[in-house]
Amino acid sequence: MPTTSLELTLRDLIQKAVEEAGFLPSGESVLPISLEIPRIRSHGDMATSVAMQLASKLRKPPLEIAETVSNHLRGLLKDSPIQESVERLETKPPGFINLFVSRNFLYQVLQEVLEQGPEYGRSDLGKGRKALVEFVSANPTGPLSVAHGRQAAVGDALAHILAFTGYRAMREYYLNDEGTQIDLLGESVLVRAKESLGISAQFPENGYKGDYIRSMGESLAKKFGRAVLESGKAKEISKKFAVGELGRVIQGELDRFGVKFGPWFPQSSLNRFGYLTRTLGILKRRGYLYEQEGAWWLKSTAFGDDKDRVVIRSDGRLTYIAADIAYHRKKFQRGFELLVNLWGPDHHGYIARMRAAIQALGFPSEALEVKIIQLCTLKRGEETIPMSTREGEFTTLTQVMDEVGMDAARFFFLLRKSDAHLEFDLELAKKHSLENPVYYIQYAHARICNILENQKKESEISGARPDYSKMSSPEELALLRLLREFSGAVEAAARALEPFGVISYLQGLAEAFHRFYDVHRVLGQDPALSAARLDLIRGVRTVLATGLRLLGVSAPEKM
RNA sequence: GCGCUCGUAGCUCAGCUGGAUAGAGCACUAGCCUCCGGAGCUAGGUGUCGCGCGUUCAAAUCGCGCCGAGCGCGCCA
Repeated sequence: MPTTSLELTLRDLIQKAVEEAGFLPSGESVLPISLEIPRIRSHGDMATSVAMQLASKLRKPPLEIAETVSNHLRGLLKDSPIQESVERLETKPPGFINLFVSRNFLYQVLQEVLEQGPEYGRSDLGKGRKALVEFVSANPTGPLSVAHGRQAAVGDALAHILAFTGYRAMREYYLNDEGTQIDLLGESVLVRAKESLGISAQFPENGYKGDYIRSMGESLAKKFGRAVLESGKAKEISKKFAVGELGRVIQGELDRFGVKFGPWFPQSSLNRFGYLTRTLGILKRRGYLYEQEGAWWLKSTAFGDDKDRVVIRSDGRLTYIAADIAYHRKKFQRGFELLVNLWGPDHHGYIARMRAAIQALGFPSEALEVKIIQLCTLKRGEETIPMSTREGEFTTLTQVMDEVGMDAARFFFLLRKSDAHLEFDLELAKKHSLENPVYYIQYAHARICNILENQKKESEISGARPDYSKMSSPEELALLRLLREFSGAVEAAARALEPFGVISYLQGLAEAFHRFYDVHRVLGQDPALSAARLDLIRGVRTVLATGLRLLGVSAPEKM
């Protein structure tokens, strides 16, 4: 039987044991059974605290309850399909029941890893629901910054993780190709173009500076020439040109970073066929849009927002949120049941109104999960690199990638929970040494590949039948246990929408491997044992590779 | 003023939906290659978990208040 169902069956049996003992509180038919992996190994592979939860209701000492429940559980286990998997139970004060899995069970886990290969660890958490991860979505007004880099790393990893846990996950980039900022961009480029032709022009206030604007202006001038740029269509042309150019630049940067979006979703497309207008019409009909002081407001306070929000300005122009509301309606209509949005910290005030808008449209707002991706500070050793988005002096994602490489860049962006500030040390990321966590994990993978390479020369071992029962050292069992926990770790990451969990799992697995490697020789005197250990490290390699794949980091065979 | 996030070892951070003795890495010290890659391993010790009150059999974890840090609060996006 598949090892993944062990927990389910156990929960079931514990519930039955409680019933048999007559401990089920009256009026309750189902008890939430806690079943966790204890922090301390000597407390077993799994533990439940039901006895303590029942203690106060039953007015009995928890340890006594634990004894009785575990006696019943022992009996139930004897006739169950998992009797081979659970080796023993123990009760410990203040009232825990600890379960120890058998070695045979762990060997079975290894078998599964080898059989399923890259598919091992996949789960059905999402039950095939469609999930959309929308991230980066940077205004096309310049190259991607380091902050976007972090969003890209997190978003891409999340999409991988969701896909691996049973969601049909898609990545989407919402292209903000109209609105005030884009007008400003167009004007800025146009002025630079004119300047390059010797036409004097007033640079807009708060316009976009930076060398890339100037060089875009020059190519705009070359492409269209004086006559066009002095015509009435100039602004529109310049805007289109700039958005197109910068869109390509951003796309190129994301490609280099290994992030593959589906087709981008341009904001401008929402205006076609009156979709946006219809969406506002729906809000109006449902009574969540009202007119005041010449503007139209979304009654977002009806759903917990601080204040109502303007959707149509008094001059008739739409605000940004109008388009965004329509965009999110579109997401639902496209069949997505989980909407994950990755936003910068400056957007968190925006969450409440988006949620409100979704509810106002009649969609379930729980479907929306907004992750705020905190900014990061770039450091070079002790020195902090100042970042100003003004003056085009900021460090770009491309610069970081050029300096530390893609693997290190992606890994470091994921190294902290995404809602916490991140210190990105360029020096450390470049180091090919023990302090660098990327190499620690990749090195484990490369080491295994190396052993497997060497093994080919030893025909005696290649032909041997593996005898798993010879693997009984703490180091070997630790690795097997970790292999078992992989799926749970990925599921937890999916639930929390937090790739960080996968990283810490991989660090643990790599550490356990290095430790094992140091104590035991894989290619040794005993062919049956060597063959078993080869299987073990193959399993470890598989899981390391899968985990790294989920993070978008490569698993090199040689370093 | 209101809202969000955060406060854990000297530093950077883990600690899953409350659980049993609060953990890693860095830094510091001392060791480990006749042997599959030493980019590795082992051993050393530190904590008012910001403060207080509450909920609970059990609180770093949940609730409230306070202190401190960061960010947001436009008919900008």
